[in-house]
Amino acid sequence: MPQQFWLMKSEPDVFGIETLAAQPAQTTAWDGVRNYQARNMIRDQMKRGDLAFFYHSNCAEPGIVGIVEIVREAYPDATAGNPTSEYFDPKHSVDNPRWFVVEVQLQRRLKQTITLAAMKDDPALAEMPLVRRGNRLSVMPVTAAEWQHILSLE
DNA sequence: GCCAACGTTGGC
DNA sequence: GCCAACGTTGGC
Repeated sequence: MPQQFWLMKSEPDVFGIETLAAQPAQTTAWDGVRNYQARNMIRDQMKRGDLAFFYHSNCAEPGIVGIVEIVREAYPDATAGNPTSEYFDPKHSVDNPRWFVVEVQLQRRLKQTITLAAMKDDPALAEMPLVRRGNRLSVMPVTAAEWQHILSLE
């Protein structure tokens, strides 16, 4: 399968790009996803070597702040089986896992944030779910053309 | 803080 | 299986 491109949202107050940069090997398990559409992409489609935009949501300046690489494909989300985790789900089990993670490694931070406002203003990006009203997907596919175009905005 | 949009839950 | 109620997301 050819390399694919993604966009992954994270709230900087919870886990921002600075937090990722501070992890060992600048790598983290992308845990806490509790939406089935996003889960299916994580579990079934994300492959090692794919690239993703790291997006800051729910903050003063929402937008893309970095690029990460998928370095490990899907495996069960440990937080779903941990009763002390805020992401605990009693319907998740080792025998029948419901939620999954991939591991991502920081490839680089962008020189400047590519803001949601800038992407909304760009006709070339009008088809992205990100700029659609009411979109709530925390993981979404990005086409190769969109990927290249967004990088040209940096 | 507001609120529109959306996903999930659960009664029937 | 429908759908109203509810909770969450996330921009503004």
